[in-house]
Amino acid sequence: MASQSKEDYIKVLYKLEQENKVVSTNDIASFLKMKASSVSDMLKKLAMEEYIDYTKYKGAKLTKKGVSKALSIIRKHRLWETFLVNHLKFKWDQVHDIAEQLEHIDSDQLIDKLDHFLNYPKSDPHGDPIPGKNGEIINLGHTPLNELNLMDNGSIAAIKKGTPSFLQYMDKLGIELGTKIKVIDKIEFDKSLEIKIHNKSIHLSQEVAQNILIKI
Amino acid sequence: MASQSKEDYIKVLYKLEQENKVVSTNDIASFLKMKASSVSDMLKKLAMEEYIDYTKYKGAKLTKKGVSKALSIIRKHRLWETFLVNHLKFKWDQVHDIAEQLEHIDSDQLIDKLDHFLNYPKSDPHGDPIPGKNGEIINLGHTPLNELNLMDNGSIAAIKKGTPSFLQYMDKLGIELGTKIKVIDKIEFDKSLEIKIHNKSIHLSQEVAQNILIKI
DNA sequence: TTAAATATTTAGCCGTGTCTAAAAATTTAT
DNA sequence: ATAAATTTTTAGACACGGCTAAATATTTAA
Ligand SMILES: [Mn+2]
Ligand SMILES: [Mn+2]
Ligand SMILES: [Mn+2]
Ligand SMILES: [Mn+2]
Repeated sequence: MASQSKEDYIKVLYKLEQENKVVSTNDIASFLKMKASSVSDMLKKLAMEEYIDYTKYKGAKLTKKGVSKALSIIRKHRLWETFLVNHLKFKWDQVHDIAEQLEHIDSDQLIDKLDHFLNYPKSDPHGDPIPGKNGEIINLGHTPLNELNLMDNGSIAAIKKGTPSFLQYMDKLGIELGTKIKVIDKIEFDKSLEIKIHNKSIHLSQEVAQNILIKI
Repeated sequence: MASQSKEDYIKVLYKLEQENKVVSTNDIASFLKMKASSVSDMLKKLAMEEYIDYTKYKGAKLTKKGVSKALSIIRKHRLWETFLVNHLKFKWDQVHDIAEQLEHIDSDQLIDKLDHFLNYPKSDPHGDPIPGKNGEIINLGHTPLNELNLMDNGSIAAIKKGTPSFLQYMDKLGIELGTKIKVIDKIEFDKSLEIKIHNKSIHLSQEVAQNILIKI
């Protein structure tokens, strides 16, 4: 199997590909807090093992094999997060680092049984979809809160930015998955907005609103 | 924290110390299937980090710090095994290798919560005691089956040798934790014995009987 | 008590995954 | 179209945790 380190690279490649088409050495380096030279070395190895297509100076892109590897790691990560929150009673802001370790445990049978134990969850505690055993991933068609129109209604479907501090801010605002919201004002000036939630009105910066995904 | 590799050495040191007083390089090497030279290198490092007392050519012995580290790894290993069997429905012969990986996950909070979730089990699926949070380990005072006297009664308390093939043999014999047994014959010649179990009489070699621990 | 056998350590090598510094390629600005 | 800035790769180093072969210490047997 791919080493823990390689698995982390593959996961980052996948994440960054969602945003761009092709991923640059520097992007990976800054995401992983490593030096570009280290990334460059590793890209060569990943290309050799056919996890990525890579042309020097031109960036990298996951192959079929790479995507499928990425999805299997993400699947494991999100299933473990679900276990940690639903059964061990962790808070949603506490599970990421632990799942970051657990995702590397190598046993298909373990994941099958964990999935069964959890009752085949479709999404994790942050609302992110859990890829299926064969890499099927459901696009849940959510909309970033800042893209809603005035007076639109919806419910919180997922939190995009999963850092502890962002999640803790969500807690403070009373935002959790399923919470109903309504857009009651959009401030043109700074793209911030006012929403009604739990019958109270709160103000959110664009930065924050972008990271809250809504089911309309 | 100590690397995965170092943790495995420490665990082996602990295990081998149960049998001998001081542990030799070769013992560790053959247990870990590594070369003595590699072990020799590692012992130097473990001594440097004060996990062991080590005098060249004289063997190694865990320090207080080393024992406490060993117990914490064993605690994790056995709690995870308990989870795998009791909740994920693994068989007792399937969990060792997975726990071998899980035992290295680094999070005190995780283990506390797992322990709570499992309802503070005292022993694992093989009957081995689970060390407490502070390293307390209960000696359950079990007797190897081969040391029982003729006509002694008892129940299966633990299986010492946890290899899949040995455990599968136990399954075939109908031996599980709690099963009642009675010694109905002891063969002087080869130290084998005949026991009554589930109302049937079966014959066990000394080698096998040694690895079955009994609560009288 | 010496010699042979065995156990252990040392020396030197290798793959992995990181780093720094320097070179080279690409992109951006003039 | 150059030159400057930026990005990326290469070169060379290092720590880790393995290995083989050779040296050395210890134990066992003559
Ligand atoms: Mn990870
Ligand atoms: Mn998540
Ligand atoms: Mn292990
Ligand atoms: Mn066990």
